[in-house]
Amino acid sequence: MELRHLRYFMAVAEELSFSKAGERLRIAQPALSRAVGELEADIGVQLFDRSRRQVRLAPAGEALWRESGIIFERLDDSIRRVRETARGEVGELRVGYIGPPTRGFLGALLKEFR
Amino acid sequence: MELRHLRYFMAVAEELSFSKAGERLRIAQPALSRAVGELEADIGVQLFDRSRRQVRLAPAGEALWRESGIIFERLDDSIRRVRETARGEVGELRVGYIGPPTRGFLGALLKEFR
DNA sequence: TAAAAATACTCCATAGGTATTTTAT
DNA sequence: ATAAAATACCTATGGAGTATTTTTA
Repeated sequence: MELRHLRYFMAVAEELSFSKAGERLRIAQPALSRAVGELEADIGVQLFDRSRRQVRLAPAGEALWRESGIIFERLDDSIRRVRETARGEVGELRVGYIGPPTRGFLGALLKEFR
Repeated sequence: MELRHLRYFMAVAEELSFSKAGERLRIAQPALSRAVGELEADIGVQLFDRSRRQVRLAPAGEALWRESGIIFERLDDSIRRVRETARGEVGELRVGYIGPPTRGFLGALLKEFR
């Protein structure tokens, strides 16, 4: 499974139409049908109910839609954190000191980081 | 970005070696170098410190390793939930009733689900 | 009958492999 | 001098497009 599959699935779940979702994603409808089919095969679950003419979410599909939303949110958050870490906005600061004479200096320094 | 990138990155982060990670993943070392490079370009961050001979995690790399672990755990969990939903172990049960005569029956039925 | 999804096939982008070069100890 | 990563180049898998068929309202 790849994020591609989840992104495509979410678009179809939201549009409730493979064609509409295809337009939104700027890819052709058959590519979507296949990607969603792969996802269903991979998880081993039916995500959509195609018995009727209109596309409807199967219970497992509703569940995956909720879960996917959470996963992508979490992913965005993670990337944000990683970028902040790279910029040095988040990270670890290790401070050592070598006895009483430096305590005054450390105290002053730590106040700067309040 | 695809899950592939995160899976590959995690292997390198854990082995601290592109060659070793390649063996573990059963793919050649250059493919890994490229995949990790793509990931770094995509996020716009340096994940490894290659200035020394040994491969070391950059601060952003450590952060991504933690985050990726959480994401994959969450993903496993999600798939589990989706499968359970498909099996009907989790889901929604809607019950309607048509007046006083059925109340005794519903009461008995609901007790079954305690 | 008309719309939308599924299927069949074709093509091409890119993931991955092999060979080689670069780098740091 | 050597071991490991980066780079260059090539191959082939599979992702995506077009054409067509199937389905159901």
